[in-house]
Amino acid sequence: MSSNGDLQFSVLAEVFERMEEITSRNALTDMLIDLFKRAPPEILDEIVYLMQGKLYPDFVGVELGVGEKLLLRAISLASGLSQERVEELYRKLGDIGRAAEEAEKSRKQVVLFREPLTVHRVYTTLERVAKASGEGAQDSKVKLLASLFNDAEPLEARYLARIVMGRLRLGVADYTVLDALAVAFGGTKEAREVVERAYNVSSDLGLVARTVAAEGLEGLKSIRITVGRPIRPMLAERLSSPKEILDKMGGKVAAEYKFDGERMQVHRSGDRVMVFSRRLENITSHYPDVVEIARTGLRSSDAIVEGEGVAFDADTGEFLPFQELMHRRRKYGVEKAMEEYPVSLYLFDVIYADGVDYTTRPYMERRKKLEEIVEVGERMNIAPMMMTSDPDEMERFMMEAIEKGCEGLVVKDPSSVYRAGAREWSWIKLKREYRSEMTDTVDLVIVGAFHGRGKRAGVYGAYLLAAYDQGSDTFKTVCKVGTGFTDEDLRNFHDMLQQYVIDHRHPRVDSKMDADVWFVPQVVIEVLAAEITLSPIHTAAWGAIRPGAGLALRFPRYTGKLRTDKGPEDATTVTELVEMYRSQIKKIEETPSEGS
DNA sequence: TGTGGCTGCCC
DNA sequence: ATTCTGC
DNA sequence: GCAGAATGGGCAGCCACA
Repeated sequence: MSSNGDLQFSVLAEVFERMEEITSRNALTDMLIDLFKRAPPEILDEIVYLMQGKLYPDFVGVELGVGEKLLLRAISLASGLSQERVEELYRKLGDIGRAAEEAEKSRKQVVLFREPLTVHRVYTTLERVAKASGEGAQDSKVKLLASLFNDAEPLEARYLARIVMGRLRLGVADYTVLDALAVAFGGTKEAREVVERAYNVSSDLGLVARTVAAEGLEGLKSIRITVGRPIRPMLAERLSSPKEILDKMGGKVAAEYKFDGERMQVHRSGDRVMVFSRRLENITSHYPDVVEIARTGLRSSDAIVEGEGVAFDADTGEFLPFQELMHRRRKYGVEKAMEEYPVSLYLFDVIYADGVDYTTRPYMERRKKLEEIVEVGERMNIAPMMMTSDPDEMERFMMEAIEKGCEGLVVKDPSSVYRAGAREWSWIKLKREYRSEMTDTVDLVIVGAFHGRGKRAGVYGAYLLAAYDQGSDTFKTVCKVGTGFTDEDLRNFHDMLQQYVIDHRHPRVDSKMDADVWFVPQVVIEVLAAEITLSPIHTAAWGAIRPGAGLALRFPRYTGKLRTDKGPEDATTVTELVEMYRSQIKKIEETPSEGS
């Protein structure tokens, strides 16, 4: 069955296959344009959602609930290959789509009545997968997925699996889809801007596709900011010094404290308040206190404002670490968590207020409006800001922010409009850790590795790292690291480490984590991190700070320095990590308490 | 009823 | 979150 | 410089299973 308002899934798979050969974004866009024009408009939104690895926009809150493991089970069930065999294929190929494809090819018995897959069938079946819950849900999900693989040709299986994982890996994502939609259905030069605007405001790529295909640009223009519907957030670039930032922006800039909490987009319409996360999930039910703060602390009864929610200690007023705030992301026991980890709000922007769309207004005007509509109170605040054109002044302001428990600064171009994405360097993050002379690096021993996926197929994608414990003369894990390596590093490390590969975890390595490959502890590398956190899984300094917890690194990355000069026993020690952990705590404790 | 694996989403 | 890479 | 694709720690919720 085909045609009416549907598309053979094989057509999609063939387009994807051709796209996979290509790296030029222009060429990829052209192919997408062609696909969008050929596709029946009724399912254009489904194609777009599937390409994003979704069924609905994020704020709908419906998830597939299928990851790597369940998908492997489904591939195994459909192909008749054992779970182990499928996992082996995956390990070898580094791509679950290719594993599904090979599994499909190797299938012994030919399916007699194969019902060709269509896009709509894939979409609706995945909807059923998402809906399955309760007892037996995993089996149901696996069976539904297997029903698709059963009817899939090998090439279709490749992309089906990748869609389910949300990793199409074609070098095409939201912005390329927007480009293609603009050309396919907009035609004019202003089209791209209108299409992007509609996306930023609606946060729904499927809606944009559906609308532009059916009603053209005029249709898109009717998509406006609506209280209760999340806006795609503006993002920031990073630089490592005030001078670089000032060079980039020129003139006076606005520097704001950057809090270490959860970004919150707060929508208020009368008594009704909704809170959205950075990824536009509806998190209103997690934060009844924030709802109340917004209801009473905003002078505008019809507004969208944005800020950071930060947990604080009710007794001392000190900020709590991000880790503690995470206890608030819960469905049950919200009331108790609210008492234990109260949140205060530090607003930094206004997107909409009293019928006016502020996204097109310059930063300074938005800031002024924000100050007008916010009634600063015990738990309702505006992020501290200063205007400066002096790097030293900015530096002092950053140190002040850090002493108060913030991560650093976000520096903003005073004339810039609110635009989603990290565009045109109008917001720039400045964190202490970006400056090597301000942050300690650590030297850690490579004790294990994990097979790389996708473009890292064939080399290790990440390494398991450990610190040296003098007391027991063993190596205790602290983190994995998978970023900071150039492609060349990855190849070199992979080859160089072969001589140290062993069958099992080395007896001198203490790890709760199971690596794909274990090594004799020998190679030491330099790693940079934002801070040291308590860890339920890493074994370094286990129990030293808190029973049942070790220490781990937050945001670890390889600095590019291979410490050939160091033997494994010369690596950073567990004792040193404990000292580093304590000194960062001390820094927070020295902070004068929050000026209520 | 408790535990552990998996998943999704914060950073 | 951070980082690297092709265009 | 943009857009995309690799990769991190760790939390709660859900489901399977002992």
